[in-house]
Amino acid sequence: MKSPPLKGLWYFKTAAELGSFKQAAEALFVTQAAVSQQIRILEQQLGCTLFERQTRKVVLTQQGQDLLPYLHKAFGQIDMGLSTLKADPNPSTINLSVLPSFASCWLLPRLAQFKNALPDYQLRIDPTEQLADFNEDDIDIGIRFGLGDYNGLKSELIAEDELVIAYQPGLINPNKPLRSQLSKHNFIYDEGRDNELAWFELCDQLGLSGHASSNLKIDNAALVLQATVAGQGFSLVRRRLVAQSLALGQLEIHPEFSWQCEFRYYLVAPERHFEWPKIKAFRDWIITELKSTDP
Amino acid sequence: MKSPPLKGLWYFKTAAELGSFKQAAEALFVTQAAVSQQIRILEQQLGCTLFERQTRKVVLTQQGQDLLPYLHKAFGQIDMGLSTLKADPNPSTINLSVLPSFASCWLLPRLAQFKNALPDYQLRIDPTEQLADFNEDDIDIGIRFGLGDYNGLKSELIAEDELVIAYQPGLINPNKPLRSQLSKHNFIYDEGRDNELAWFELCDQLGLSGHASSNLKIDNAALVLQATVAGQGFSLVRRRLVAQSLALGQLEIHPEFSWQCEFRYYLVAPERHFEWPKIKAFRDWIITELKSTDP
DNA sequence: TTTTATACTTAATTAAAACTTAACTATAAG
DNA sequence: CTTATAGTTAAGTTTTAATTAAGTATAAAA
Repeated sequence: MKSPPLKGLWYFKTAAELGSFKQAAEALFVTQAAVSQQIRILEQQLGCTLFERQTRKVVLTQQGQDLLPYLHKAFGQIDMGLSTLKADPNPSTINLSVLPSFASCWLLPRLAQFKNALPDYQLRIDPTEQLADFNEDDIDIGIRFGLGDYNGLKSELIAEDELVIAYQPGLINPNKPLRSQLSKHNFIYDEGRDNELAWFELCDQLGLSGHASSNLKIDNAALVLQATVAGQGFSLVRRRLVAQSLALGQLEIHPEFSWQCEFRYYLVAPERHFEWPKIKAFRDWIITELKSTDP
Repeated sequence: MKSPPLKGLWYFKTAAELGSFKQAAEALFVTQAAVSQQIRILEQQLGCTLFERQTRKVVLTQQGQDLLPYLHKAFGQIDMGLSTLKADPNPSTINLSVLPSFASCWLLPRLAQFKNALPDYQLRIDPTEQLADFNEDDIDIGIRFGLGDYNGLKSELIAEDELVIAYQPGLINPNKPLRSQLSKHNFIYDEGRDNELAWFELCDQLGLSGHASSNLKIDNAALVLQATVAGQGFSLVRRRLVAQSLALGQLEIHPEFSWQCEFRYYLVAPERHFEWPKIKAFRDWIITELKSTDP
């Protein structure tokens, strides 16, 4: 089925409603010659004249008047259809997809602040290792730790982080150099994605022999922290995840070593989600909150 | 106001309804690569995916399903709008714009035949010298005598004609040469548009001295005929207009002279009118009727 | 009355969008 | 395991739509 001359009809509708080719041209961000031509072509295709040309103005013919209301409805429908795509189906609930480690170590301890800052919004946390499918799952926005390349999605950098040496207070003396102390304790290793380089760097700095020194491998940053708090040894963890335990005196970090993460924290979602009020509000809140705990 | 991506939406609607880019491509008379690209671009512009690509098939996402019904309505409206432009507002009445001379001398005498041939149609005759404005006046079709160039309108040649010498029976002896007889009588001159050349030709042929011989000038072919029937003199008239009077014995024509008219008879109307059943029927009737009275 | 300014038309050129071709991918069916 | 199918992608070409510039007609201003 051949398509109707949609562009011409859009130009016609604009010109008809404004009663002027010139004004239509302005509204359409083109020259009025373009409008004139499109409407001439449309009239040829339809085989009838839509406008009667008078000097310095145009008036709708009977046929133009007949056609206009249909186009009005039609383009209105299209507009409504497109609006539903952009609209937020549930404007008061923020469905957040977030890594379990970040959820338990950073977000949950700050729920009170969130409720205080944004009392009108409900926060629903969906902790998943993999970034949720925004088409399938009912997710509004994700917080991810990575390089910012999330295929087809918009991502916004919200924070950086660094890896530090954490341990139960007393396990290691922060006032003495690391080198001599580390070898006496278990290294609790988080098998996260970009930790390896940092571990190599640490071994390099301290003259250790690499992986061999790792006595406990755990594929979950939250459990690594838990084991560290329990005094199982020392670990290489992100400073932002450890801030809460630090404040509570459950952990200490050694000032000698830190490693800037290659990965960073991003807000991730389809572009249109970033236009929703609740997402804008959440974004502003989390940026402020992250800033307030900047190292 | 920038226009929505109408072409992309049309492609999407087609593909969504057919459930396949390949079938959509066939329906749209393009390659499926074109469909694939258009829909990709549309998805980029909307910032969401409309189809989930599976191997060898595509399925609508939730958003695609949400959008489709709006487009369905919208394009349906456009279709209806365009239909009204093409539609015949009054399918049983033929509003005919015709020259007064042709109306009175040719058409009116054949009304009985028309009613007989097309009993379901009402004929409304609008006799005007100038071709009616199809936008303003409620005219379905015109019969004109001219060159066929009717700005922006479709015209179809339906008959030719020739000018002949007509007179009251007995006024002139058809068996004797014209030359000697004409100078004894008034020449009733119709100031129609292309009669002048014929008159020069006649004068040339007969060795007459041109315009001077015209004793009666009338700007209306029907009145010229009337005057001729009344015995006021001889005239130069179109054979088709005089056929009726000939048949009734009111007039005679001289066999010695005839002049092929440069002008011809045309059906004239906006192109779409020619698609209407009533116009097709009228066209067939008048062509048949004109043929049956061909010289 | 003449001049100027305006709204539109038209033709030629330029820019942009859309289409086709062809090479590639993944997989269901034979 | 091979083939055929439905779709993707990139490069090149064609088509379409835009701008530019010159022209028309006329209402309003000088």
